[in-house]
Amino acid sequence: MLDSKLLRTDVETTAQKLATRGFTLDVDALNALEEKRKSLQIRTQELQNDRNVRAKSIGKAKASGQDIEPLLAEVAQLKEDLANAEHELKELLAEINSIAQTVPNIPHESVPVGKDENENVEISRWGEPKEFDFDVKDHVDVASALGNGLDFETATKLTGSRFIVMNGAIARLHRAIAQLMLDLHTQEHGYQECYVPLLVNHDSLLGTGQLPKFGEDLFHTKPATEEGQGLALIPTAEVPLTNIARDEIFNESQLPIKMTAHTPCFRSEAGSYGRDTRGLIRQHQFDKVELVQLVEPSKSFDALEELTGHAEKVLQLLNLPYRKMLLCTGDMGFGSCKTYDLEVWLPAQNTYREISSCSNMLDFQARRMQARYRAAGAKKPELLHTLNGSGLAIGRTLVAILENYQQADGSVEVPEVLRQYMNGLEIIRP
RNA sequence: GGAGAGAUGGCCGAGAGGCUGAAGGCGCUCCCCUGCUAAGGGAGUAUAGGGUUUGUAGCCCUAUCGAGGGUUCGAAUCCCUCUCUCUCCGCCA
Repeated sequence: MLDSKLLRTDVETTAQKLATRGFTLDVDALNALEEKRKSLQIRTQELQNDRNVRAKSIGKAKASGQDIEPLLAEVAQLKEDLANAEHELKELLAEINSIAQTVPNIPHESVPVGKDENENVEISRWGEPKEFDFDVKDHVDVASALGNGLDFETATKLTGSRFIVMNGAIARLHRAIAQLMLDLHTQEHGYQECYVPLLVNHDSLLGTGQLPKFGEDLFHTKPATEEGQGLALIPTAEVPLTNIARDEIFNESQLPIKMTAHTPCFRSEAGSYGRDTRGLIRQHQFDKVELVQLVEPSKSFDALEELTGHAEKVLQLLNLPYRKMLLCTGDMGFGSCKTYDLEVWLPAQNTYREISSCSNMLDFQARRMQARYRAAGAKKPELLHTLNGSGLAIGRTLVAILENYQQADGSVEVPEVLRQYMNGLEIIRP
Protein backbone atom coordinates (compact mmCIF):
# COMPACT_ATOMS: atom_id res chain seq x y z
CA MET A 1 0.00 0.00 0.00
CA LEU A 2 1.16 3.47 -0.79
CA ASP A 3 1.41 6.22 1.77
CA SER A 4 -2.06 7.73 2.03
CA LYS A 5 -0.41 11.15 2.08
CA LEU A 6 0.81 10.52 -1.46
CA LEU A 7 -2.72 9.79 -2.54
CA ARG A 8 -4.07 12.76 -0.66
CA THR A 9 -1.62 15.47 -1.51
CA ASP A 10 0.29 14.39 -4.60
CA VAL A 11 -2.14 12.33 -6.62
CA GLU A 12 -1.07 13.71 -9.99
CA THR A 13 2.59 12.74 -9.75
CA THR A 14 1.69 9.41 -8.23
CA ALA A 15 -0.71 8.69 -11.07
CA GLN A 16 1.98 9.51 -13.63
CA LYS A 17 4.46 7.14 -12.05
CA LEU A 18 1.89 4.39 -11.80
CA ALA A 19 0.97 4.85 -15.44
CA THR A 20 4.46 3.65 -16.40
CA ARG A 21 3.57 0.25 -15.12
CA GLY A 22 0.25 0.22 -16.92
CA PHE A 23 -1.88 1.12 -13.95
CA THR A 24 -4.48 3.80 -14.26
CA LEU A 25 -5.22 5.67 -11.09
CA ASP A 26 -8.62 7.31 -11.13
CA VAL A 27 -7.47 10.68 -9.88
CA ASP A 28 -10.83 12.44 -10.08
CA ALA A 29 -12.67 9.72 -8.22
CA LEU A 30 -9.99 9.61 -5.57
CA ASN A 31 -9.97 13.37 -5.10
CA ALA A 32 -13.73 13.41 -4.76
CA LEU A 33 -13.66 10.68 -2.13
CA GLU A 34 -10.89 12.49 -0.32
CA GLU A 35 -12.89 15.72 -0.20
CA LYS A 36 -15.81 13.87 1.22
CA ARG A 37 -13.70 12.02 3.73
CA LYS A 38 -12.22 15.19 5.08
CA SER A 39 -15.46 17.00 5.76
CA LEU A 40 -17.21 13.91 7.02
CA GLN A 41 -14.43 13.05 9.38
CA ILE A 42 -14.36 16.55 10.81
CA ARG A 43 -18.11 16.50 11.29
CA THR A 44 -18.06 13.07 12.91
CA GLN A 45 -15.36 14.08 15.32
CA GLU A 46 -17.22 17.25 16.26
CA LEU A 47 -20.31 15.22 17.01
CA GLN A 48 -18.29 12.77 19.06
CA ASN A 49 -16.81 15.61 21.02
CA ASP A 50 -20.26 17.05 21.60
CA ARG A 51 -21.52 13.70 22.85
CA ASN A 52 -18.57 13.31 25.21
CA VAL A 53 -19.03 16.77 26.67
CA ARG A 54 -22.76 16.30 27.18
CA ALA A 55 -22.40 12.84 28.63
CA LYS A 56 -19.99 14.21 31.17
CA SER A 57 -22.30 17.03 32.18
CA ILE A 58 -25.17 14.59 32.57
CA GLY A 59 -23.01 12.51 34.84
CA LYS A 60 -22.20 15.54 36.95
CA ALA A 61 -25.80 16.73 37.08
CA LYS A 62 -26.94 13.32 38.18
CA ALA A 63 -24.26 13.14 40.84
CA SER A 64 -25.42 16.44 42.28
CA GLY A 65 -29.01 15.29 42.30
CA GLN A 66 -30.38 17.52 39.54
CA ASP A 67 -33.11 16.53 37.16
CA ILE A 68 -31.50 15.13 34.01
CA GLU A 69 -34.60 14.66 31.89
CA PRO A 70 -34.21 17.93 29.95
CA LEU A 71 -30.58 17.13 29.26
CA LEU A 72 -31.49 13.73 27.92
CA ALA A 73 -34.03 15.27 25.56
CA GLU A 74 -31.36 17.57 24.17
CA VAL A 75 -29.12 14.68 23.40
CA ALA A 76 -31.63 12.51 21.54
CA GLN A 77 -31.13 14.15 18.16
CA LEU A 78 -27.38 14.26 18.58
CA LYS A 79 -27.30 10.55 19.11
CA GLU A 80 -29.00 9.87 15.83
CA ASP A 81 -26.88 12.34 13.87
CA LEU A 82 -23.73 10.83 15.28
CA ALA A 83 -24.76 7.28 14.44
CA ASN A 84 -25.45 8.33 10.87
CA ALA A 85 -22.20 10.21 10.52
CA GLU A 86 -20.17 7.36 11.97
CA HIS A 87 -21.81 4.86 9.68
CA GLU A 88 -21.27 7.00 6.62
CA LEU A 89 -17.64 7.64 7.51
CA LYS A 90 -17.00 3.99 8.06
CA GLU A 91 -18.35 3.10 4.65
CA LEU A 92 -16.37 5.84 3.00
CA LEU A 93 -13.12 4.81 4.66
CA ALA A 94 -13.75 1.23 3.62
CA GLU A 95 -14.26 2.37 0.06
CA ILE A 96 -11.08 4.44 0.02
CA ASN A 97 -9.17 1.61 1.62
CA SER A 98 -10.37 -0.95 -0.86
CA ILE A 99 -9.12 1.28 -3.65
CA ALA A 100 -5.81 1.91 -1.91
CA GLN A 101 -5.33 -1.84 -1.46
CA THR A 102 -5.40 -2.37 -5.21
CA VAL A 103 -2.87 0.32 -6.14
CA PRO A 104 0.54 -1.18 -6.95
CA ASN A 105 3.88 0.12 -5.74
CA ILE A 106 5.62 3.01 -7.48
CA PRO A 107 8.60 1.91 -9.60
CA HIS A 108 12.03 3.17 -8.57
CA GLU A 109 13.62 5.77 -10.84
CA SER A 110 16.32 3.29 -11.85
CA VAL A 111 13.70 0.96 -13.32
CA PRO A 112 13.41 1.12 -17.11
CA VAL A 113 10.01 2.08 -18.44
CA GLY A 114 8.47 -0.63 -20.57
CA LYS A 115 5.24 -2.47 -21.13
CA ASP A 116 6.18 -6.16 -20.82
CA GLU A 117 8.98 -8.67 -20.40
CA ASN A 118 10.42 -7.80 -23.83
CA GLU A 119 11.57 -4.49 -22.44
CA ASN A 120 13.43 -5.89 -19.46
CA VAL A 121 17.09 -4.93 -19.46
CA GLU A 122 19.91 -7.43 -19.27
CA ILE A 123 22.36 -6.38 -16.57
CA SER A 124 24.92 -9.15 -16.75
CA ARG A 125 25.66 -12.71 -17.81
CA TRP A 126 27.57 -15.36 -15.98
CA GLY A 127 28.96 -18.59 -17.39
CA GLU A 128 29.13 -19.96 -20.91
CA PRO A 129 26.36 -22.18 -22.25
CA LYS A 130 27.97 -25.54 -22.85
CA GLU A 131 28.38 -26.81 -26.43
CA PHE A 132 26.87 -30.25 -26.78
CA ASP A 133 28.15 -32.59 -29.49
CA PHE A 134 24.93 -34.58 -29.41
CA ASP A 135 21.25 -33.77 -29.58
CA VAL A 136 20.26 -32.30 -26.24
CA LYS A 137 17.15 -33.67 -24.60
CA ASP A 138 14.86 -31.62 -22.44
CA HIS A 139 14.60 -32.55 -18.76
CA VAL A 140 11.55 -34.73 -19.32
CA ASP A 141 13.41 -36.91 -21.82
CA VAL A 142 16.60 -36.88 -19.79
CA ALA A 143 14.69 -38.17 -16.79
CA SER A 144 12.78 -40.80 -18.69
CA ALA A 145 16.00 -42.10 -20.25
CA LEU A 146 17.21 -42.64 -16.68
CA GLY A 147 14.07 -44.46 -15.53
CA ASN A 148 10.94 -43.13 -13.93
CA GLY A 149 12.56 -40.38 -11.86
CA LEU A 150 9.92 -37.92 -13.01
CA ASP A 151 6.55 -39.65 -13.06
CA PHE A 152 3.98 -37.28 -14.50
CA GLU A 153 1.38 -39.97 -15.21
CA THR A 154 1.16 -41.16 -11.62
CA ALA A 155 0.93 -37.59 -10.33
CA THR A 156 -1.94 -36.99 -12.72
CA LYS A 157 -3.68 -40.08 -11.38
CA LEU A 158 -3.16 -38.99 -7.80
CA THR A 159 -4.10 -35.37 -8.23
CA GLY A 160 -4.23 -33.96 -11.73
CA SER A 161 -2.11 -32.12 -14.23
CA ARG A 162 0.83 -29.95 -13.20
CA PHE A 163 1.85 -32.16 -10.30
CA ILE A 164 4.83 -34.45 -10.06
CA VAL A 165 5.93 -37.68 -8.42
CA MET A 166 9.71 -37.99 -8.18
CA ASN A 167 11.58 -41.20 -7.54
CA GLY A 168 15.01 -42.45 -6.66
CA ALA A 169 18.08 -40.45 -7.53
CA ILE A 170 16.04 -37.60 -9.03
CA ALA A 171 14.00 -37.24 -5.86
CA ARG A 172 17.21 -37.25 -3.91
CA LEU A 173 18.81 -34.73 -6.22
CA HIS A 174 15.79 -32.51 -5.65
CA ARG A 175 16.34 -32.77 -1.91
CA ALA A 176 20.08 -32.19 -2.27
CA ILE A 177 19.46 -28.95 -4.15
CA ALA A 178 17.37 -27.63 -1.27
CA GLN A 179 19.99 -28.72 1.25
CA LEU A 180 22.76 -26.95 -0.62
CA MET A 181 20.80 -23.72 -0.78
CA LEU A 182 19.79 -23.73 2.87
CA ASP A 183 23.31 -24.50 4.00
CA LEU A 184 24.76 -21.78 1.80
CA HIS A 185 22.33 -19.11 2.95
CA THR A 186 22.49 -19.98 6.62
CA GLN A 187 26.22 -20.65 6.85
CA GLU A 188 27.66 -18.15 4.36
CA HIS A 189 25.04 -15.46 3.91
CA GLY A 190 23.77 -14.97 7.46
CA TYR A 191 20.15 -16.02 7.12
CA GLN A 192 18.22 -17.64 9.91
CA GLU A 193 16.58 -20.88 8.86
CA CYS A 194 12.83 -20.90 9.51
CA TYR A 195 10.11 -23.48 9.41
CA VAL A 196 6.77 -21.86 8.71
CA PRO A 197 3.09 -22.69 8.19
CA LEU A 198 2.07 -23.58 4.66
CA LEU A 199 -1.44 -22.35 5.30
CA VAL A 200 -1.89 -18.68 6.01
CA ASN A 201 -4.82 -16.48 6.90
CA HIS A 202 -6.39 -13.57 5.10
CA ASP A 203 -4.46 -10.92 7.02
CA SER A 204 -1.14 -12.41 6.01
CA LEU A 205 -2.18 -12.49 2.36
CA LEU A 206 -3.28 -8.87 2.56
CA GLY A 207 -0.01 -7.99 4.24
CA THR A 208 2.21 -9.16 1.43
CA GLY A 209 -0.24 -8.11 -1.29
CA GLN A 210 -1.61 -11.39 -2.65
CA LEU A 211 -5.02 -10.15 -1.58
CA PRO A 212 -7.32 -8.52 -2.36
CA LYS A 213 -6.27 -8.54 -6.01
CA PHE A 214 -4.77 -11.92 -6.75
CA GLY A 215 -6.97 -14.37 -4.92
CA GLU A 216 -7.52 -16.44 -8.06
CA ASP A 217 -3.84 -17.40 -8.08
CA LEU A 218 -4.22 -19.11 -4.71
CA PHE A 219 -5.52 -22.43 -3.47
CA HIS A 220 -8.07 -21.64 -0.82
CA THR A 221 -8.66 -24.41 1.68
CA LYS A 222 -11.26 -22.80 3.85
CA PRO A 223 -13.73 -20.15 2.80
CA ALA A 224 -13.84 -16.92 4.70
CA THR A 225 -17.04 -16.67 6.70
CA GLU A 226 -18.80 -13.73 8.27
CA GLU A 227 -16.53 -14.00 11.27
CA GLY A 228 -13.68 -16.38 10.62
CA GLN A 229 -10.89 -15.89 8.15
CA GLY A 230 -10.23 -18.19 5.23
CA LEU A 231 -6.95 -20.01 4.87
CA ALA A 232 -4.95 -20.48 1.70
CA LEU A 233 -1.90 -22.52 0.78
CA ILE A 234 1.12 -20.26 0.46
CA PRO A 235 2.09 -19.32 -3.09
CA THR A 236 5.58 -18.54 -1.75
CA ALA A 237 7.31 -18.56 1.64
CA GLU A 238 7.55 -14.80 1.24
CA VAL A 239 4.06 -14.68 2.74
CA PRO A 240 4.72 -16.38 6.09
CA LEU A 241 8.29 -15.11 6.40
CA THR A 242 7.47 -11.47 5.72
CA ASN A 243 4.36 -11.55 7.88
CA ILE A 244 6.47 -12.56 10.84
CA ALA A 245 7.06 -8.81 11.06
CA ARG A 246 3.36 -7.93 10.92
CA ASP A 247 2.28 -5.68 13.83
CA GLU A 248 5.78 -5.76 15.30
CA ILE A 249 8.13 -2.98 16.31
CA PHE A 250 11.78 -3.96 16.15
CA ASN A 251 14.75 -2.17 17.61
CA GLU A 252 17.17 -0.75 15.11
CA SER A 253 19.83 -3.00 16.62
CA GLN A 254 17.84 -6.06 15.55
CA LEU A 255 18.01 -5.09 11.89
CA PRO A 256 18.63 -6.39 9.35
CA ILE A 257 16.60 -9.51 9.93
CA LYS A 258 17.45 -12.15 7.35
CA MET A 259 15.33 -15.26 7.11
CA THR A 260 15.24 -18.24 4.81
CA ALA A 261 12.88 -21.17 4.49
CA HIS A 262 12.49 -24.16 2.25
CA THR A 263 8.82 -24.73 1.53
CA PRO A 264 6.50 -26.06 -1.09
CA CYS A 265 4.64 -23.33 -2.95
CA PHE A 266 1.15 -23.68 -4.36
CA ARG A 267 -0.13 -21.71 -7.30
CA SER A 268 -3.33 -22.24 -9.19
CA GLU A 269 -1.69 -20.91 -12.37
CA ALA A 270 -5.03 -19.54 -13.42
CA GLY A 271 -4.71 -17.91 -16.81
CA SER A 272 -1.69 -19.90 -17.96
CA TYR A 273 -3.48 -22.97 -19.29
CA GLY A 274 -1.52 -23.37 -22.49
CA ARG A 275 1.88 -22.31 -21.20
CA ASP A 276 4.74 -24.62 -20.25
CA THR A 277 2.45 -27.60 -20.10
CA ARG A 278 5.34 -30.00 -20.61
CA GLY A 279 7.67 -30.84 -17.76
CA LEU A 280 8.43 -29.25 -14.42
CA ILE A 281 8.62 -25.62 -15.42
CA ARG A 282 5.14 -24.64 -14.37
CA GLN A 283 3.60 -26.76 -11.60
CA HIS A 284 0.78 -26.20 -9.14
CA GLN A 285 3.13 -27.35 -6.39
CA PHE A 286 6.86 -26.69 -6.36
CA ASP A 287 9.57 -26.26 -3.79
CA LYS A 288 11.51 -23.10 -3.26
CA VAL A 289 14.10 -21.73 -0.88
CA GLU A 290 13.04 -18.21 -0.12
CA LEU A 291 15.12 -15.30 1.15
CA VAL A 292 13.53 -12.45 3.07
CA GLN A 293 15.16 -9.40 4.58
CA LEU A 294 13.74 -6.75 6.87
CA VAL A 295 15.94 -3.69 6.78
CA GLU A 296 16.21 -0.02 7.63
CA PRO A 297 14.79 2.11 4.82
CA SER A 298 18.11 3.70 3.91
CA LYS A 299 19.66 0.30 3.30
CA SER A 300 17.06 -1.46 1.21
CA PHE A 301 18.62 -0.86 -2.19
CA ASP A 302 22.00 -2.14 -1.02
CA ALA A 303 20.16 -5.07 0.48
CA LEU A 304 18.52 -5.80 -2.87
CA GLU A 305 21.93 -6.04 -4.53
CA GLU A 306 23.17 -8.23 -1.72
CA LEU A 307 20.16 -10.53 -1.73
CA THR A 308 20.30 -10.93 -5.49
CA GLY A 309 23.96 -11.80 -5.11
CA HIS A 310 23.02 -14.53 -2.64
CA ALA A 311 20.71 -16.10 -5.19
CA GLU A 312 23.35 -15.75 -7.91
CA LYS A 313 25.84 -17.54 -5.72
CA VAL A 314 23.74 -20.70 -5.88
CA LEU A 315 23.84 -20.68 -9.67
CA GLN A 316 27.56 -20.04 -9.62
CA LEU A 317 28.21 -22.94 -7.25
CA LEU A 318 26.15 -25.17 -9.50
CA ASN A 319 28.02 -23.78 -12.49
CA LEU A 320 24.81 -22.98 -14.30
CA PRO A 321 25.00 -20.16 -16.86
CA TYR A 322 22.53 -17.39 -16.15
CA ARG A 323 21.74 -13.82 -16.88
CA LYS A 324 20.51 -11.09 -14.60
CA MET A 325 17.61 -9.02 -15.82
CA LEU A 326 16.31 -5.73 -14.49
CA LEU A 327 12.55 -5.86 -14.91
CA CYS A 328 10.90 -2.94 -16.63
CA THR A 329 7.99 -1.06 -15.10
CA GLY A 330 5.37 -3.12 -16.93
CA ASP A 331 6.70 -6.52 -15.87
CA MET A 332 7.17 -5.98 -12.16
CA GLY A 333 5.12 -7.62 -9.46
CA PHE A 334 2.38 -5.72 -7.67
CA GLY A 335 4.28 -4.74 -4.53
CA SER A 336 7.75 -4.29 -5.95
CA CYS A 337 9.53 -1.05 -6.66
CA LYS A 338 12.55 -2.76 -8.22
CA THR A 339 13.05 -6.36 -9.27
CA TYR A 340 15.89 -8.42 -10.65
CA ASP A 341 15.11 -11.72 -12.30
CA LEU A 342 17.76 -14.38 -12.64
CA GLU A 343 17.31 -16.52 -15.71
CA VAL A 344 19.09 -19.84 -16.05
CA TRP A 345 20.26 -21.30 -19.34
CA LEU A 346 18.13 -24.20 -20.56
CA PRO A 347 19.87 -25.84 -23.53
CA ALA A 348 16.81 -27.75 -24.69
CA GLN A 349 14.87 -24.51 -24.97
CA ASN A 350 17.95 -22.71 -26.21
CA THR A 351 17.07 -19.81 -23.97
CA TYR A 352 17.23 -18.38 -20.48
CA ARG A 353 14.29 -19.05 -18.15
CA GLU A 354 13.38 -17.37 -14.87
CA ILE A 355 14.65 -19.20 -11.82
CA SER A 356 14.69 -16.40 -9.27
CA SER A 357 13.02 -13.08 -8.72
CA CYS A 358 14.45 -10.65 -6.18
CA SER A 359 12.52 -7.55 -5.18
CA ASN A 360 12.70 -4.53 -2.98
CA MET A 361 9.19 -3.79 -1.77
CA LEU A 362 10.22 -0.63 0.09
CA ASP A 363 7.63 0.13 2.78
CA PHE A 364 4.77 -1.10 0.59
CA GLN A 365 4.24 -4.37 2.45
CA ALA A 366 5.39 -2.91 5.76
CA ARG A 367 2.60 -0.33 5.63
CA ARG A 368 -0.03 -2.99 5.02
CA MET A 369 1.46 -5.09 7.79
CA GLN A 370 2.34 -2.25 10.17
CA ALA A 371 5.82 -3.72 10.39
CA ARG A 372 8.00 -1.12 12.05
CA TYR A 373 11.26 -0.43 13.81
CA ARG A 374 12.45 2.21 16.22
CA ALA A 375 15.64 4.00 15.29
CA ALA A 376 18.08 4.45 18.17
CA GLY A 377 17.00 7.52 20.10
CA ALA A 378 13.93 8.10 17.94
CA LYS A 379 10.57 8.54 19.57
CA LYS A 380 8.34 7.34 16.79
CA PRO A 381 8.59 3.94 15.18
CA GLU A 382 8.97 3.93 11.41
CA LEU A 383 7.97 1.49 8.74
CA LEU A 384 10.79 -0.81 7.78
CA HIS A 385 11.55 -2.05 4.28
CA THR A 386 10.98 -5.61 3.13
CA LEU A 387 12.78 -7.58 0.44
CA ASN A 388 12.40 -11.06 -0.86
CA GLY A 389 13.88 -13.29 -3.48
CA SER A 390 13.99 -16.88 -4.54
CA GLY A 391 17.22 -18.51 -3.69
CA LEU A 392 16.24 -20.48 -5.80
CA ALA A 393 13.20 -22.24 -7.19
CA ILE A 394 14.14 -25.87 -6.61
CA GLY A 395 12.11 -27.56 -9.34
CA ARG A 396 13.51 -25.28 -11.99
CA THR A 397 17.01 -25.78 -10.62
CA LEU A 398 16.47 -29.50 -11.03
CA VAL A 399 15.39 -28.89 -14.60
CA ALA A 400 18.50 -26.81 -15.25
CA ILE A 401 20.81 -29.46 -13.81
CA LEU A 402 19.21 -32.29 -15.74
CA GLU A 403 19.52 -30.36 -18.96
CA ASN A 404 22.91 -28.73 -18.50
CA TYR A 405 24.60 -31.78 -16.97
CA GLN A 406 23.27 -34.41 -19.37
CA GLN A 407 25.83 -36.53 -21.17
CA ALA A 408 25.92 -38.27 -24.53
CA ASP A 409 25.30 -41.71 -23.01
CA GLY A 410 22.09 -40.54 -21.36
CA SER A 411 23.56 -40.23 -17.88
CA VAL A 412 23.61 -37.04 -15.82
CA GLU A 413 26.60 -35.78 -13.95
CA VAL A 414 25.92 -34.66 -10.38
CA PRO A 415 27.28 -31.13 -9.85
CA GLU A 416 30.25 -31.32 -7.55
CA VAL A 417 28.75 -29.21 -4.77
CA LEU A 418 25.77 -31.56 -4.55
CA ARG A 419 27.71 -34.80 -4.22
CA GLN A 420 28.13 -34.42 -0.48
CA TYR A 421 24.34 -34.49 -0.25
CA MET A 422 24.10 -37.50 -2.58
CA ASN A 423 26.26 -39.89 -0.65
CA GLY A 424 29.13 -39.11 -2.99
CA LEU A 425 27.25 -40.06 -6.14
CA GLU A 426 28.97 -38.58 -9.20
CA ILE A 427 26.88 -39.80 -12.09
CA ILE A 428 23.20 -40.68 -12.26
CA ARG A 429 22.93 -43.61 -14.68
CA PRO A 430 19.96 -45.49 -16.06
C1' G B 1 -14.17 -33.35 20.89
C1' G B 2 -16.11 -32.26 26.39
C1' A B 3 -15.74 -28.93 30.92
C1' G B 4 -13.88 -24.56 33.03
C1' A B 5 -10.83 -19.89 33.42
C1' G B 6 -8.99 -15.81 31.03
C1' A B 7 -7.35 -11.64 27.18
C1' U B 8 -6.02 -4.18 30.23
C1' G B 9 -0.05 0.23 28.21
C1' G B 10 7.30 -2.32 26.98
C1' C B 11 6.26 -6.05 31.13
C1' C B 12 3.47 -7.37 35.76
C1' G B 13 -1.12 -5.95 37.66
C1' A B 14 -5.72 -2.94 39.68
C1' G B 15 -10.31 -1.30 37.85
C1' A B 16 -16.75 -4.32 38.01
C1' G B 17 -21.44 1.81 34.16
C1' G B 18 -19.57 8.56 34.57
C1' C B 19 -14.16 12.24 37.79
C1' U B 20 -9.99 6.06 34.05
C1' G B 21 -5.97 7.06 28.38
C1' A B 22 -6.43 4.02 32.32
C1' A B 23 -4.15 3.20 40.09
C1' G B 24 0.27 0.65 41.79
C1' G B 25 4.78 -1.87 40.69
C1' C B 26 8.84 -3.17 37.30
C1' G B 27 11.61 -1.59 33.23
C1' C B 28 13.40 2.55 30.34
C1' U B 29 14.88 8.03 29.57
C1' C B 30 16.39 12.73 31.63
C1' C B 31 17.71 15.64 35.99
C1' C B 32 19.38 15.99 41.21
C1' C B 33 22.07 13.80 45.29
C1' U B 34 26.05 10.55 46.59
C1' G B 35 33.75 10.00 45.92
C1' C B 36 33.66 4.63 44.37
C1' U B 37 30.67 -0.91 40.56
C1' A B 38 25.16 0.13 46.02
C1' A B 39 21.25 3.34 47.43
C1' G B 40 17.95 7.70 47.44
C1' G B 41 14.86 12.04 45.39
C1' G B 42 12.24 14.43 41.18
C1' A B 43 10.18 14.51 36.19
C1' G B 44 8.86 11.89 31.92
C1' U B 45 7.54 7.33 29.44
C1' A B 46 1.32 4.10 24.05
C1' U B 47 -0.42 4.11 18.96
C1' A B 48 -3.14 6.00 14.95
C1' G B 49 -6.06 9.83 12.68
C1' G B 50 -7.86 14.85 12.26
C1' G B 51 -7.83 20.36 13.17
C1' U B 52 -4.72 24.72 13.80
C1' U B 53 0.13 26.07 11.82
C1' U B 54 5.54 28.16 7.35
C1' G B 55 6.38 23.74 10.38
C1' U B 56 8.27 16.14 11.37
C1' A B 57 7.46 22.32 17.35
C1' G B 58 3.29 23.56 20.34
C1' C B 59 -1.86 23.51 21.30
C1' C B 60 -6.82 21.32 20.57
C1' C B 61 -9.99 17.21 19.17
C1' U B 62 -11.18 11.94 17.95
C1' A B 63 -10.40 6.74 18.24
C1' U B 64 -8.13 2.54 20.58
C1' C B 65 -8.32 -1.83 27.43
C1' G B 66 -8.09 -9.34 22.05
C1' A B 67 -11.68 -8.41 17.31
C1' G B 68 -16.57 -7.17 15.62
C1' G B 69 -21.57 -5.94 16.82
C1' G B 70 -25.34 -4.37 20.61
C1' U B 71 -27.61 -1.89 25.22
C1' U B 72 -26.93 3.26 27.35
C1' C B 73 -27.09 10.35 27.61
C1' G B 74 -22.34 7.80 28.86
C1' A B 75 -18.92 1.15 28.33
C1' A B 76 -12.26 -1.34 29.97
C1' U B 77 -16.68 -2.26 33.01
C1' C B 78 -23.35 -5.00 30.91
C1' C B 79 -25.15 -8.37 26.50
C1' C B 80 -24.10 -11.26 21.81
C1' U B 81 -20.69 -13.38 18.15
C1' C B 82 -15.78 -14.55 16.87
C1' U B 83 -10.48 -15.25 17.63
C1' C B 84 -6.65 -16.56 20.75
C1' U B 85 -4.35 -18.29 25.52
C1' C B 86 -4.35 -21.40 29.91
C1' U B 87 -6.14 -25.77 33.09
C1' C B 88 -8.52 -30.66 33.37
C1' C B 89 -10.59 -34.97 30.60
C1' G B 90 -10.71 -37.62 25.92
C1' C B 91 -8.09 -38.55 21.29
C1' C B 92 -3.78 -38.45 18.44
C1' A B 93 1.85 -38.12 14.96
